[in-house]
Amino acid sequence: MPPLLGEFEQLVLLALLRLGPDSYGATVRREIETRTGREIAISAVYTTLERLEQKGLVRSRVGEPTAERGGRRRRHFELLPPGAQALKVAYDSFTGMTAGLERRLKALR
Amino acid sequence: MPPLLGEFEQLVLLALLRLGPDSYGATVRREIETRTGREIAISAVYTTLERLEQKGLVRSRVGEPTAERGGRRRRHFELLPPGAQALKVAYDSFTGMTAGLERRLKALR
DNA sequence: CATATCATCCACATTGTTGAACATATATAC
DNA sequence: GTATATATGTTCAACAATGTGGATGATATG
Repeated sequence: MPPLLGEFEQLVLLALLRLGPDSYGATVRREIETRTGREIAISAVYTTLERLEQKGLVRSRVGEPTAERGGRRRRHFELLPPGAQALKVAYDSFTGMTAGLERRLKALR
Repeated sequence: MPPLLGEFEQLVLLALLRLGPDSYGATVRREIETRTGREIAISAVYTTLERLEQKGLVRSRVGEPTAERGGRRRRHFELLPPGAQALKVAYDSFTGMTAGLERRLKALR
């Protein structure tokens, strides 16, 4: 059986959970870059979102044109219940593995 | 650039951090199974440890025969500084992504 | 030599990553 | 108005790295 969620998939779903209705390519990317300090390609975000949708963990809809400036229409993403469930499993696993090690982990250089 | 650490790699390194000198195939496996509640193949553990060693994040040494019962000698694994460093980065990333969402994550069904 | 423990191999599935191309909205010039 | 420039966003395709599991091999003691 494949992993419930890969490492990057987890980050993407966490971004969706936090962003809610504001989720689309650019915001998801920014969220991850800001919070992890690591630079990611925008196409990596789309690829992952696409796969998550195929697995039924996420749903997407194309939005209306915005009045800000030009550009293609956004594709918004929403975390579905199965996605939330998978995220919880991953979160609990990580939490279980790190329980009691928080101090040591933070102290690492 | 590849991910610093994959999902399973993180679990394995966390197991090493906790187990210390008691780390070898079976204990690492048990640690992960117990704390995540998910069943894993022993070969998955070895494959991952092998790759982590190639990356210089871990070191291994074969131990002496134990007096318990028969069996091949154990191969013990040790977390090296670069491994601890990588683990910290992964931990901080995850922590950053989940910061403030703990309540919601725990509440998920 | 029988059996219990452990480790290794190998082949394949799933995820991760990137560069380049494609699409579509508004702005601006004529 | 119509053409073209430009800003935003998304899609594609190819390849690299990780994740998995079944079968096989190695080595200790009873």
